[in-house]
Amino acid sequence: MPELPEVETVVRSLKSLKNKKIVRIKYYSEKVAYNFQISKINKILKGRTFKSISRKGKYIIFNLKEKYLICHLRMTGYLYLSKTLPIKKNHIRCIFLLDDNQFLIFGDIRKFGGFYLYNNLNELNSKIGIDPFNIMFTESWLENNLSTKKRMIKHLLLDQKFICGLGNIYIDEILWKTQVSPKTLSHSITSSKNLYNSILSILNDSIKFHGTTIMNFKFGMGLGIMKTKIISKQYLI
DNA sequence: CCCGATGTTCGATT
DNA sequence: AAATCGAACATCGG
Repeated sequence: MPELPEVETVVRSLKSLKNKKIVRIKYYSEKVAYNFQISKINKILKGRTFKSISRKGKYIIFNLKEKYLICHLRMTGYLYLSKTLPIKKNHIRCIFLLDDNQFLIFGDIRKFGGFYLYNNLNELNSKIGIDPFNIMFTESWLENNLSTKKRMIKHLLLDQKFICGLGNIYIDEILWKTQVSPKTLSHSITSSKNLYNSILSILNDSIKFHGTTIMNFKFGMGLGIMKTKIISKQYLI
């Protein structure tokens, strides 16, 4: 479900985690840990304080002083803060108890989402490409990097190692707005300036609408604004 | 009831 | 280098 605007919305809704301390963590699924043993999570994270909450592409980054906890929502993951425990917990995968008695709750219907644990951001940074909101992402960056590749533009934009954060829905919107066919080969695109502007304007507009896509996207306790965007299905693959 | 599709990513294979 | 496929999993709709 979530692409960059949804993930950005989640990150903003979690900003109040800053300076909160982890009391303990309870997990309900072994699968929530991608690159470490979930049984060690308390030993590693208990007592740590959230220094900052940010994101790169679709990855949510919790800076926990010397440790980075990275969350990816994949298709159906969700993450929210709550003063109470969920009533139905069949999709709940992991709960963090915080020192202000709030809970950080991670749920995921399809169990694709989960957490990475790193000592620094080197691995994440080498795994994925530039974020569209990075200061280095410019018109000329895009023009140069399109010209050196010979791939269908939709597939290229889908590639997180190229630009991170874009997915099926927003790429469709972006290409429609630019009036570029998704099958256009990247090196033959003459309107890279327009494409660049479309990427940023679609993402910015979508973040303003709380990152709502085709489906109703919920955030917080599910009480968030839910709108349905009109999308250009012509380009969906 | 069964089959196919669903916003993501990864790895193997051509 | 680029494209294709299948897998991870659960749910929903035709």
